[in-house]
Amino acid sequence: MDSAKNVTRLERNPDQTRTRILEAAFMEIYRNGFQGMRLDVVLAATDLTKGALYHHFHNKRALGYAVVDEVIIPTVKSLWLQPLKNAADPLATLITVIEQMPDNKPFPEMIQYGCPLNNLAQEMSPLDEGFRQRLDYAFCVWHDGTQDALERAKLKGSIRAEVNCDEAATFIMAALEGCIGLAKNAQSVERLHVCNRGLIQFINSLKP
Amino acid sequence: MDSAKNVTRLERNPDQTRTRILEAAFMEIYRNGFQGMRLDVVLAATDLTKGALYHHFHNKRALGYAVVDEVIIPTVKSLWLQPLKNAADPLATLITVIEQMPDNKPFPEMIQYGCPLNNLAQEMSPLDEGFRQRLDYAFCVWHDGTQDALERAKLKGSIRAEVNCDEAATFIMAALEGCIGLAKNAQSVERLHVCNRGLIQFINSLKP
DNA sequence: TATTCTACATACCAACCAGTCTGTGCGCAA
DNA sequence: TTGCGCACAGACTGGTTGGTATGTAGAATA
Repeated sequence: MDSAKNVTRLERNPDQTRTRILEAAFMEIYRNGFQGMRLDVVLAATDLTKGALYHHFHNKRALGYAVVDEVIIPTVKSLWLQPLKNAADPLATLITVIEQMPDNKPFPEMIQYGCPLNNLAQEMSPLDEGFRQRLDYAFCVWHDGTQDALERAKLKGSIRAEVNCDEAATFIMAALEGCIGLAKNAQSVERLHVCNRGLIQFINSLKP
Repeated sequence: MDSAKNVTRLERNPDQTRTRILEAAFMEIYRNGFQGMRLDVVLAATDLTKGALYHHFHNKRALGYAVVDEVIIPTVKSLWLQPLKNAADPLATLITVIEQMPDNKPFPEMIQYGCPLNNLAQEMSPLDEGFRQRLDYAFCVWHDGTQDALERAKLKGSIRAEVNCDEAATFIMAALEGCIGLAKNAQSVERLHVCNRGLIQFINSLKP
C-alpha cells in the first residue's frame, strides 16, 4: 500500500525466488560439490529459509537435478553451441571458443574451480543414476553441437574428408575437460594455455 | 594362552593394521570421494575400531593425505612409470600402456569409478591446499616420466625433433584423464576406446 | 466480505558422524 | 615378577544437517 513498504519488502515473485535458490545452489555445488553443498549456506546466500526451499524443491537431490537441467545445460548451450551455430568458419570459431574459454565472463573462477559440468559428472555419476543421465545428456548436447561444426567444416574443405567427426568431437570434449582439470589442480592459467595448445594442435592435424 | 584363542585372535602387527586402514580408506575415497568417505564404513571394512584408526592417524584429513602419499602416488609410479622406464621402444610402450589402461588389474572399476588420482584432484584441490600440493606432486611425477619417455623417443628418431616434449606430456596426461572421465560418465568401455583412439592419433601425429 | 490457497517463515527433530575418553590385554624392559 | 607403554576396543558426545510440522501474511476466488 504505502510506497515505503513496497521498497523494503520484496514483492511476491515465486519464479524469481526459485531462480535465486537455483543460482545460489549452483554456486555452492560448483565450489563444494553436491555432497559438500549445505542447504543452510544456500539459504543464507539468498536470505530465504527452509520453507521457501522445500516449497519449491522436494529435497536436496531434486534441487541438484534442477541445477543440472535449468542452469548447467542452458549454460553449455549458450556458451558452446551458440557461438558455433551459424559460424561462417566453424573450425576457426571452435578454436577461438577454446582459447577464450578461461576468460569467459560467467566463469572467471574456471581456473580455481574447474568446469561445473565435469565437476558434477565426476563426483555424482557413479553415485546417482539420475545425475548421471542428466549429465550424460549435457555431454550429448555438447558433443552433437561440436560434431555438427566439424561436419560443416568438412563440407567447406577445412578438414580432411576421412576424419571421423563423431570421434573427433568426443575426443575434443574429453581433452578440453582434461586440460581444465589439470589447470585447476595446478591452479595455473599458464598450464591451461599449454594444455590447450596441445588440443589446438590436434584440431589443426585434422586439416588437409 | 590356549591355542584356540591364538587362532581367533589376530597377532599384533601395527604396520599391517595401518596398511589395512589405508587400503580400505583408499577404496572408500575412490568410490565416494574424500568428503563422502565415512570413517565408520572404513572401519567396518577392516574389522577395526575407532581406537585403531585414531592411534595411527591424527584425523580424517591426515588419513586422506596418507592415502595420497602411500597408495595413490606409488600406484602411479608402478602402473605408469615402471613400464616406460627402460622401455626399448618408448613411444610404442606409451601407446600400449594407454590402450591397456582399462584392463589393468588394480582397477577393473576404472570405467565405473574413473581415475582415483583425478577424482581426488577434482574434488579436493580447490578445497584443501594440502591435498592440492600432494596431488600436484603426483601429476608432476607422472608428467616427468612421460616427458622422459618422449625425449628418449625423440633421440631415437621416433618423433620429430621440433616437438615440445614437455607440453606434449602435459597434454597427453590431460587428454587421458579427460577420456577416462567421459567414459566414466557414459559408463561405457566403448566410449573410452573411442576417446583413446583420438589420443593415440595425437601421439602418432608427433612422428616424423 | 468470507474463504481458500499460495508462498513463504520459524521452530524443531532425528540421524549422522568426526573426534574423545577411558579401559585393557599383551609385549618388553629392568 | 613388576611396571610401563604400545596397540588397540568400545562407549560416548556435541555439533552438524537434511528434512518436517506448524504458523501466517497476502493474493486470488467466490
